[in-house]
Amino acid sequence: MQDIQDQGSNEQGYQPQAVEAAAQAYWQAQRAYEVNEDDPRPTFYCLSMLPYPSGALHMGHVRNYTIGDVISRYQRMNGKNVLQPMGWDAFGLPAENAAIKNKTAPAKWTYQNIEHMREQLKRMGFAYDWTREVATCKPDYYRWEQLMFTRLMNKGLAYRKNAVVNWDPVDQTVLANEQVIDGRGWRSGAVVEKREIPQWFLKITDYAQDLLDGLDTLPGWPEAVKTMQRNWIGRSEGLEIHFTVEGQIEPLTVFTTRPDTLLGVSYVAVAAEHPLALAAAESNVELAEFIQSCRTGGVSEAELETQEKRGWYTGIDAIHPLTGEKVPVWVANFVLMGYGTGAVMAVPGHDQRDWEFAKKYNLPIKMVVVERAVLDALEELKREVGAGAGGDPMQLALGGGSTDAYTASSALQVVQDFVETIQNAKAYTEYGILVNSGTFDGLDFKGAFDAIAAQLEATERGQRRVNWRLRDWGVSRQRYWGCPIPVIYCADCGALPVPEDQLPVVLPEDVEFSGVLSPIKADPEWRKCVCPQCGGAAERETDTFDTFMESSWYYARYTSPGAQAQVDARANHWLPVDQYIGGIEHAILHLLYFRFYHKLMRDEGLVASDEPAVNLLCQGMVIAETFYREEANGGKSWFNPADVDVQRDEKARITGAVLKSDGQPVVIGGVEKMSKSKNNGVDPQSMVAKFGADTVRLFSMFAAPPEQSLEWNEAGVEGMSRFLKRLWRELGNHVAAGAAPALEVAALDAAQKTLRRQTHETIQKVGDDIGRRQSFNTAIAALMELLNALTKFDDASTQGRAVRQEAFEAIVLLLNPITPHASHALWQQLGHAERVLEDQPWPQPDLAALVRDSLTLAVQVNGKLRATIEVPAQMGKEAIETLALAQANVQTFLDGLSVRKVIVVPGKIVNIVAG
RNA sequence: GCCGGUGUGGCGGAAUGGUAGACGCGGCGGACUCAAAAUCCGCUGGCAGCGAUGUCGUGUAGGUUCGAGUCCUAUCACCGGUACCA
Repeated sequence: MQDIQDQGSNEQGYQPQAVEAAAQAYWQAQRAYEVNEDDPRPTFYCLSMLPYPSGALHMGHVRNYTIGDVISRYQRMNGKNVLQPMGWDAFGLPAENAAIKNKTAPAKWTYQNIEHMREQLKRMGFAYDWTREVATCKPDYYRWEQLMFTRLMNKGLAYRKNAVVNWDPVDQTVLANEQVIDGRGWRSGAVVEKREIPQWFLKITDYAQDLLDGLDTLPGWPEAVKTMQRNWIGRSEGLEIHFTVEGQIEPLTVFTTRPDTLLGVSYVAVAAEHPLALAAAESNVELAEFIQSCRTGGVSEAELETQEKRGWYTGIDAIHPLTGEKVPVWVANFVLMGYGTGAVMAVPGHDQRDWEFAKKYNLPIKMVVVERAVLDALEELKREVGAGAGGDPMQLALGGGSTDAYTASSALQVVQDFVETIQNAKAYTEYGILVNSGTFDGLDFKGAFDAIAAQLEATERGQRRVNWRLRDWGVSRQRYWGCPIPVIYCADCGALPVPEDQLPVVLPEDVEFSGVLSPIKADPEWRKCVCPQCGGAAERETDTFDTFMESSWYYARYTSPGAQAQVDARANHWLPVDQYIGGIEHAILHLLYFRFYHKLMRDEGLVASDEPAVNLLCQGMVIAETFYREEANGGKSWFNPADVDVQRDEKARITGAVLKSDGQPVVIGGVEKMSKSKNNGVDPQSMVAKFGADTVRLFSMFAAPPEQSLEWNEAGVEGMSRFLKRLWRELGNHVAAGAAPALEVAALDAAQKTLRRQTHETIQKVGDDIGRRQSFNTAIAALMELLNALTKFDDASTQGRAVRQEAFEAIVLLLNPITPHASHALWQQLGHAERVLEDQPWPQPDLAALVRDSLTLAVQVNGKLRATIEVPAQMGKEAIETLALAQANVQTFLDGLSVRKVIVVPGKIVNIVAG
């Protein structure tokens, strides 16, 4: 490492290691980024999603936290009291996997990772207030989440019910969806089964409307995220309809959003676990076998929805609530017990899935909704023959009856085509007009909905209901490395919350872990306790919480370090979060639980706001090229991009790649998300050691817009390093010429005015790009352009040096959020005292310097560019038109045509429309 | 399957309905050097042309508009999520 004493001088060129060490030492000595609630400035809470301590920082972290740091430093330069905290999402499955592999306790592994990653974050120079750090696996964190859970139990918002999980019959353990590969357990290879076990749930469905409405109050969230959340919550208005079942007292209840198609029902389908199916299976061996076959495979939605649709007739019939006709009840593997009522009515004519099922099992397809044109055609046919005479056209529509009586061939064709489509091609799923529905014929969707609802409600065979796609949040995990669920089971008193004075229920950290059974489940002593109600012997819950529980409220804990409650009054000083930043992969689950938990805390009186975060930025992934060789056994071995040389042809197209170590070719596998499995991860630490943190920060902000994926490219990083070196050198040359004189705006010549205009245009653009558009890559490009202009600006006069000083000061301040260490050093070189640069005001453009004398306009003929003209800025429309028409090339293209219209867009374009 | 997103030179990307390719990388040519590295200067979408310039060009096929990478319809490919990875 360079001598830190040298960092202030320019003679040795840019020495990032020394510059960064010196800046970080200064910030630490100044406690520059610790914040408090007494500060009079308006608050700005900038939050990045906390990392899982997986072992080492990866480029996704670097990108996420650089974006957050840029926004934080920018806001502070704009006069805000900026809170930017950091912590660790420390519970989770990977610690258990590492424990099995390395034979270390999950706690020890996790704490070591945190120590290492904290140092890596510090080396990046992020402006965190480390005094507020949290690790979610610490009892002083999770005790408050346990307390909240016991209060939710008392409120009835936490409850216990059976739910289906992936069961590995060999390892005798529950598997995460991620651990099910092609329907088999990842370790045992056994075919996975569905199994129902009792689990704890939070009633997020009670907050469904609140969560849906809240989205409309968040203009600062990406539309894509709000749309995905709306669809996920999935509010639908429909009817609950009761079908009576022969020989049963309890009716079979279904929910439908299409009651208008009720007369088209040709069967009812129930889940394999439905009580009706299980009862029928007792006396039906084949049905029992079918139900058993539905138990294989995992429980993930993607797997369930893409598997082959299969069914079996139960032998039971239900009674149609309007017609009284018998409707067969089928068991179908695509109906899920956990969703809605576990039963659906099937209308093959008007639902595509039902249609395919009906085709497969030869069930009738009835047509009860038609489009307007078909209805018109039917009426035309009816008029032609007179009602009742020559056959009913509706019979025709249903596929029966004779066509002999009709001569209106076009109308006949329309009806027959429609019928043919529904019977043999696909379901008609649009809203339309009812036919073949008795007294409801002729009604549209809304009319039919209301009329059928009214009739069913009057006869108590159904009622209107709002249904949600959203399901209650299952928070139980059968794992060790998580927050213990604070529940006590007493044989006499049932499930009881652990009393507040007995919290926290502490997870033992010093354990042996084999991977199959959780240590707290294996330990017969840990679970023993006393019933808080009757004082008798009782047992603790040994399941732990879903780790989304911890990450749902950490942002609130940062506001209240040390509080002897989940949060204290400081929470409302900072909340809601002004800017939240994290990966798009969290668009639904984390961000929905995060919003839900905030509302739970609001209703406990802990926070005053309705939503946890005002603005959200979802960053894209970090990706890199992959390289591999086929192994003899058919597998692939992957090589890190750092160990591969890429070969190009004379046009710079990639032609191949070889391994550096042996010079032999490797296969180029395409650009993919950085991952361990593809060995295409680039280690941030080695990049920082090679180029410095500022260069890594600069590249990660420059290479792509924040919300898009970012391809790592070391040549691109070198380009960023070149830019900083060039800035360092050019600024050094400027400073070496002596202190800059005062700027006299009135005394500037044309070239000086132009450079000054470019400086202020850059100030305006960078401020807009960082502050409003969050378009960091274009902000950096603008700064590069200004440095390019500055390099070409060859003027040693007094005012030339003054204009140059102004430009360098602007670059250094505008760059400060992105490359704070370099800016820290360069600011001093420009003749200023050392200080925390975020306390220097953000540059503002001098509007007078932005005024141009002349403008360049594009001239088009019929939308195609034919000339450009240079015009005085104040030139009128007519004069511009005349000048544009006078251009030689414009005249060439107008030859033989007459001008019809001339469109002049001031400052931009002239389009001559001719024909 | 369903929901959301993306698609522009050799590559990353820019263009907020108004000159497509800013900025960077890579490449080519030159300067400096004994030489190389570093650095600096110039050129760099395809095709035709000495050039001026013309012409084609933003996944594909249509459409709206004086004008479309941008808006609309359809379609293809890829990426993210899909409730127990975080």
